[in-house]
Amino acid sequence: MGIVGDMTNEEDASRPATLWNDAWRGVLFATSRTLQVAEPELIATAGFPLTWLDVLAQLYDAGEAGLRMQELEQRSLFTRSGLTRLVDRIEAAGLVRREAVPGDRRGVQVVLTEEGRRRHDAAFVGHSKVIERVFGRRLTEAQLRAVAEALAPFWHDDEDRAES
Amino acid sequence: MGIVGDMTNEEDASRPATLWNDAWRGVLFATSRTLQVAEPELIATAGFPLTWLDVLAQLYDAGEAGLRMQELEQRSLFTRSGLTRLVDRIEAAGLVRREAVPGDRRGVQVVLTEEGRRRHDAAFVGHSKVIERVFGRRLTEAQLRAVAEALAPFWHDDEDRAES
DNA sequence: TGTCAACTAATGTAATAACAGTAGTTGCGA
DNA sequence: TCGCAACTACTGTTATTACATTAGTTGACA
Repeated sequence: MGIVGDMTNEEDASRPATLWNDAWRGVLFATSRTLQVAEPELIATAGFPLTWLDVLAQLYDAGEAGLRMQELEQRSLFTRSGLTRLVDRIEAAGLVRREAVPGDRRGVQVVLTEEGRRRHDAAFVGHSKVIERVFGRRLTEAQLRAVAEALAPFWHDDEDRAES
Repeated sequence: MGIVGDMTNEEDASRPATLWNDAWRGVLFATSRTLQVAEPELIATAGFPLTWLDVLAQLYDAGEAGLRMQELEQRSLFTRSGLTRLVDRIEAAGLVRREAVPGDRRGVQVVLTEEGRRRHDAAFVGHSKVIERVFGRRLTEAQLRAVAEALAPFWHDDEDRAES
């Protein structure tokens, strides 16, 4: 039942094992495997999926004023489209509220409700523990530091879409 | 005003900036940002999405015999459900073939067709270049090595669901 | 002002994913 | 061999996502 069972030691011509390939594979697997455990647990304990926590967390970080739909869309990690209806659902659950934007009648400001803040806090704490257990504890402190440092650039890019 | 307002301006009480948190955040962002670029490019050049490449790659690695549906489901990174119909679509496109399993009439063996292998190879090469450009080149060699080494455990686990 | 392109969010529709339930098969033990 | 639980994949249905289009708003400029 080997997993990668037949790990042929010969190099596959069409699959060069480059350094960046191994790194990417690691990142991808780490994300996938971790979320496979974390998402069901989030749903079980918080009652909503990661897409909701993503939105709630962005709004939490944004503070009082909340965010415009487009800002929310740009910042969110899990939702690339269908934000309107996602916010619809979260709003229907009472965790979020749409408010008019004073100077611009096109826009909407999405804001956390009190209930939303409470549910966010609880969910965030629980989710963090799961992440720590499933992801954090599998790495040494030095490894965590190295990964955090190496991948930091990816969450500082909001404007650089220019890659070669 | 709230919470953020009258808190210490540095550390947010409900968001401790732990080491593993930063590492996880990096991994998550790296995956998200990279795929946001890579998936549309894959569709544009190969004509199919990442879920297809995921399946094709697993079958490629599996070799001649192909894989049972369940093996495929366990190994795939992007598909957690709906594999039956995903394979339906890929099969309808002629990239994959379902074969009977000799000893077990319940099972199905999914195998790459010749066309499937060609399309896989082309897609894989193109996709790799994108990954290199968007992900690989943003890290130094030492960083790539550190990330690859630290996260390697995640793609060696198929049986350890036992986390604490 | 009047016109128009850009902007902002929502809507209609089709594709896909998630979840529960089903049909047929297998292997074990009475 | 019969009954039954486990197994394997599929189907029915609902929820969600993706993609294209639409409605209304804004700002610039003739």
